[in-house]
Amino acid sequence: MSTPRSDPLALEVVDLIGTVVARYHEEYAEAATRHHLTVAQARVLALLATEPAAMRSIARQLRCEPSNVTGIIDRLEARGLVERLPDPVDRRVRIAAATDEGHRTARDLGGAPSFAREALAELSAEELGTLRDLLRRIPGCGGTDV
Amino acid sequence: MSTPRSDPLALEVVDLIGTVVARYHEEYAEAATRHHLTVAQARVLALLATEPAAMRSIARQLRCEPSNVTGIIDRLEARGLVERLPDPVDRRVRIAAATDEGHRTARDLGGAPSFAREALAELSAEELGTLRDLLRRIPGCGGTDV
DNA sequence: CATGATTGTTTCAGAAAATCAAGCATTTCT
DNA sequence: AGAAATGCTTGATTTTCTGAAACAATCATG
Repeated sequence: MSTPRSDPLALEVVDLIGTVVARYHEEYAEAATRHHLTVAQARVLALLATEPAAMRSIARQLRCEPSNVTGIIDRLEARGLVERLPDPVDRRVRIAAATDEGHRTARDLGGAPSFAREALAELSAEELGTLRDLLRRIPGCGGTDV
Repeated sequence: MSTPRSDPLALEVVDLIGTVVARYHEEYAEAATRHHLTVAQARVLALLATEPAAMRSIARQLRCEPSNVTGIIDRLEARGLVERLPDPVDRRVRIAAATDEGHRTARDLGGAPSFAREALAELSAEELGTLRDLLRRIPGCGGTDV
């Protein structure tokens, strides 16, 4: 069951989540700056390092307009971190993929693994398991994509 | 004690945190847009609704250049949501404070309370307590300010 | 199969956000 | 009092972002 959550405890938890969010972002921004990338560029590069994606798909994942993605990819491409490839199936589509150097940079950026190492260092495996189970119960966090 | 955290479990937790971060941001952006505010403006307004702050202090909390804050406050001021007040102690300092309408807008924005209501609805009070305790153990999340 | 609608990307114009360097006023230090 | 430091703003520039319009390619349908 669940009661309407406006009690102090829920607010404190939200506040803590807010702090984690802030820290997450801060480290991300720092790592990006270290590599002379903006946050938006680093985000897209990390995304493409996982797997190549069509422009439209990137826009959907970033929840922004496709025309915005064009510019970001332009700049990443100009630096040799990303390249545009044709889609063999649909000739309208252009697939952005990380180059070798892009993959190297993405790896250097750290991202999730480094956050895992630094932020969760204090928690035991059992506590991590509990944390995972609780986070999974937050709606919209079960599936990979909406 | 703590082991180096690069194991799959830690990575999954970071991934979940990432999802929560994304959701947090998404709702923030949505609420801001609803009020014809940008995310940056909404963030500053929420900050000032809690308590007035000098420009420099805002910049520190946003981790950006003071000159950036000038512009954001300019636009909020132009819309009557914020006003600049002199600091009675130091005549260099300008204190930004939310106006009555600014406070109203900030309240309408929802922010933490609405996230608490929607995202944490499924968790019981006991589970929330556990979650709080675990989040508190993430370094840099204990104190209010760095 | 031809035509019309839809889709995927880009271009353009424009606002906002962000950085950096410089400038100005005020405060603090010596 | 004079020099250094502090707080904010301005101006120039880049990046992010949106929305409208253009264009090519695909799809749907009669």
